[in-house]
Amino acid sequence: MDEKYFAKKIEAKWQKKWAESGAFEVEISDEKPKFFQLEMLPYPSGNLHMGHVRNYAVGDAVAWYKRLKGFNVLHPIGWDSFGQPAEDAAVKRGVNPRDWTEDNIRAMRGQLERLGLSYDWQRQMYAHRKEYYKFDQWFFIKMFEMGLAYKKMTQVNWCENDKATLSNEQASGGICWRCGEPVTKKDLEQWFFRTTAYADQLIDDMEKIESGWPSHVIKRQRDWIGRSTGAYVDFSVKESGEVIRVFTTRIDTIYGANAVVVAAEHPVIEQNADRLSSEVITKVNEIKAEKLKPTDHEEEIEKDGIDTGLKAVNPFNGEELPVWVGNYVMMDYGTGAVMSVPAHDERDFEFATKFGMPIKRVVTSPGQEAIADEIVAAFTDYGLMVNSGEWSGKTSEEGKAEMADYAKANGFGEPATTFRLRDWGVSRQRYWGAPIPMIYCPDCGTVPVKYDELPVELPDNIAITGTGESPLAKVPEFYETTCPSCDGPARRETDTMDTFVDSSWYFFRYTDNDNEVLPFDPDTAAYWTPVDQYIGGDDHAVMHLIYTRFWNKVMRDIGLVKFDEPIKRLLTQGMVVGETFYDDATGKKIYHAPDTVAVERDEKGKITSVKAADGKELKFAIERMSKSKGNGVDPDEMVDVYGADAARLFVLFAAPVDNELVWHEAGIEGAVRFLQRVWRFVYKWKDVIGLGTNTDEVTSFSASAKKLRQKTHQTIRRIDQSLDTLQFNTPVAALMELANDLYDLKAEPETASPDEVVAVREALTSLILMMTPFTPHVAEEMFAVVIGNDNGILANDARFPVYDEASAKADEIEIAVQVNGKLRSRVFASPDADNSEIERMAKDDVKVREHTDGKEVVKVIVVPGRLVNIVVKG
RNA sequence: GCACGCGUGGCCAAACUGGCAAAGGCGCCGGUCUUAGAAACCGGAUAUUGAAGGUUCAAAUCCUUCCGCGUGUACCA
Repeated sequence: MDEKYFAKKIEAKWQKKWAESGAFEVEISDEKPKFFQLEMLPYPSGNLHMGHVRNYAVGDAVAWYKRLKGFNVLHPIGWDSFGQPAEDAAVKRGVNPRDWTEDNIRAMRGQLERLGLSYDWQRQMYAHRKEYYKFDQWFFIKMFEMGLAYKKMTQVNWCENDKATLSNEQASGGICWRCGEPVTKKDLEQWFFRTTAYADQLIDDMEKIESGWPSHVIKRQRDWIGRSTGAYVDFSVKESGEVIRVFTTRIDTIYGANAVVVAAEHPVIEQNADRLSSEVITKVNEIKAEKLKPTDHEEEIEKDGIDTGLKAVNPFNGEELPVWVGNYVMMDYGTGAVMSVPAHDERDFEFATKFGMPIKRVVTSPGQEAIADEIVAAFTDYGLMVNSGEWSGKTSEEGKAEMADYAKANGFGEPATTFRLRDWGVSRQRYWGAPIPMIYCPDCGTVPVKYDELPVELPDNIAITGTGESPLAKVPEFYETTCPSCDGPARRETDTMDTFVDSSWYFFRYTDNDNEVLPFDPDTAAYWTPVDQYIGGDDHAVMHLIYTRFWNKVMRDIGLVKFDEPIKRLLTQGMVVGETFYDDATGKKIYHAPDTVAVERDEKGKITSVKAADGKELKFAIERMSKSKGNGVDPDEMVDVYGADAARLFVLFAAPVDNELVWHEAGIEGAVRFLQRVWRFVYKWKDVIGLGTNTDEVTSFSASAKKLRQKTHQTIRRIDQSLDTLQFNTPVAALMELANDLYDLKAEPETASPDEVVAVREALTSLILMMTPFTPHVAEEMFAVVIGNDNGILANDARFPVYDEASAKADEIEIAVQVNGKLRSRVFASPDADNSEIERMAKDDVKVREHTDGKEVVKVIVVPGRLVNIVVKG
């Protein structure tokens, strides 16, 4: 141990030792319980950013903590290495996507290693290598065989900026998830995975993971899947006899229907085109055209529509209702048609009001005596049914259940459940992804590639233009093939898979990453999975985390796994953000680096104005850190200046993990200072706290030594609990407090009594071991001093310190005494003193009696070990 | 609009199953040391816990209303 703390030196030393000894490489073992610690895998952009550092520092803390708790910890990392940026780099700079990707992985692995993250590097997976994507294809074919992969013509979400199709999740809110530009629609034939086949399970199985997942993620997924139960009801069209099926959650209001409203794309329009006036056709086309436009998030779309002139019959009362086209009815939810009940639905009310349609009340609130004549707003609650023929007098709940059954019994409807969730569109017209392993044969139709022909390899050295067409469609050597079933000439599918396919099952591959026959061996995976703790960004709450749950259920049905849910506990970490300065006069944001602008702040530190170097007024915001915005902090630079341990400690200490972290460089020096403070203490005491000192016979402790021991054990309990509940900022504060108390002892190694040495050794050893999850390198170096060898914490089989209640307990506790809620004195009592004894002490206290003498004591509250409150009157 | 979350010293934050005089870090001020500074060590100041009501012996913590900020979501029938 050097006298001074040289972060770089000890970090290099221990990183080398860990690598050489394979300290974090694990195998299946019966001796210890397993723990699978997983962090979301990075996209190899070439640069680690602070968000990664935060994510991986947290994950590493959990991994180390669990190791010290005696678990066999699997802690792997891999590469989400398919996707757009590689292709963009190819278009812009003419580099080969594979080379670009491999280079980036090498660079980023180096960065991760310099952070000293405790990964089992042997288990890496690389999405872009054929050994991995072979099994994306394997799964695709399995799903095709199971009827879970199918092809259909659809309007896809299309991002003009990225020249890419997007899934519904990726186009949420009409905005491209990657670039933020508006999304448009385009007709394309696409492959889909039938996620809706598992919609019920995706909702119902949430109760199995609810306790370990953040409630907001559960809620968002539930909303996203959007199950709603109701009924289908068939209205027949008088003119043509065909049926318009509507979905409703409020069949109890059907007597109040004033129209059937269909989406502009509804087939009934096309089929009755010759019966419709030109005015209607024009309006229908208008609405269709409007829907193709990108959706503006802010704007509320005004209701629009037209009466088609067609009539539909309400099967419950035989009433003839007009059929309208409405812009607020969507073809891709429910049946694309609704019954309009303006008295009990806000949208229908708005629509009916605008077009002067009749409004009839059929549900009243239970207490309501008379029905008011004028209806000023929709009443959407449940209530008592009125004006509903034979159903009048029933409650909405009764009506809902009985009327759906009645419809079914009479052949014009049935109870039904619909979902907001759509099937997962996985086709991408891109090059850098897993080729979809399907072949189109003029004679046999759509045929999957044979399993033993996998992988369908991505050809190298092809022209990538970025025009939005599948690059593989221009490569005859790729798409020209023979049919697997008839051997005739055939054509391969030239689209590739969405990269969310790769990330849906990657963590299973870690358990068995060189398997050539199966994605992974089921028995091996059965030992390690499900994932015990998953940590990653909040932004994946509905995409990745629904896909991977879906995938798990498919794997279960294939027989690869036996459980329903792949992830037991989830922690979502907040973004790392920083101040940005930009000029958007041209419509596009042009960012200025922080060191090139002049910032004025008010006395609270809030920015009041920002000027560019040329004096131009700039706008400012707090946004996700990134290089392009100029607000990025380069982890490499930070590690270089302060060391990996300090960087990691600071990131964990700065804010609770699930909070957004606004990056301010100031503060990291406090982390360094703390490490140096502990280091100096260990250095000073290194000769007396080694194992050689005989301390066993120490049985009694001085007051100050006892106090230190209490603090030590209180700290052990605090940190243990914090780490168990995934809090990382508070245990760092606890470590600092313990270090402060060590200094407060004011003992010197040369003159310390044996009991002090014992107390110091206990405190220091505990402190060092508890620092390991946060700052592993410096902990290793200091632990070597305590244990007397250089083999490392794991090789020495060290464990997290154990809390001892007796040592944590004080001889005497201080009890606050209040009179009428105001603190008046304090008394000292044994921790074992009973309430009546404490009450008596409190009442006898001189300072208390000043406030109680001559007054009537109304009540005395004793909170054991904490306080006494005496309530007096007069 | 709706849903959820948050508001604690200059800044980041702890305590929130109600219970002492509200942790810790950054910053600030002072002392020791030093020719001086830095570092280190020691010490110090700074909070009517967003506002107003309410419940209680007792409220940062529970309830109501309001203000401010953030996130998600948007015609889902």
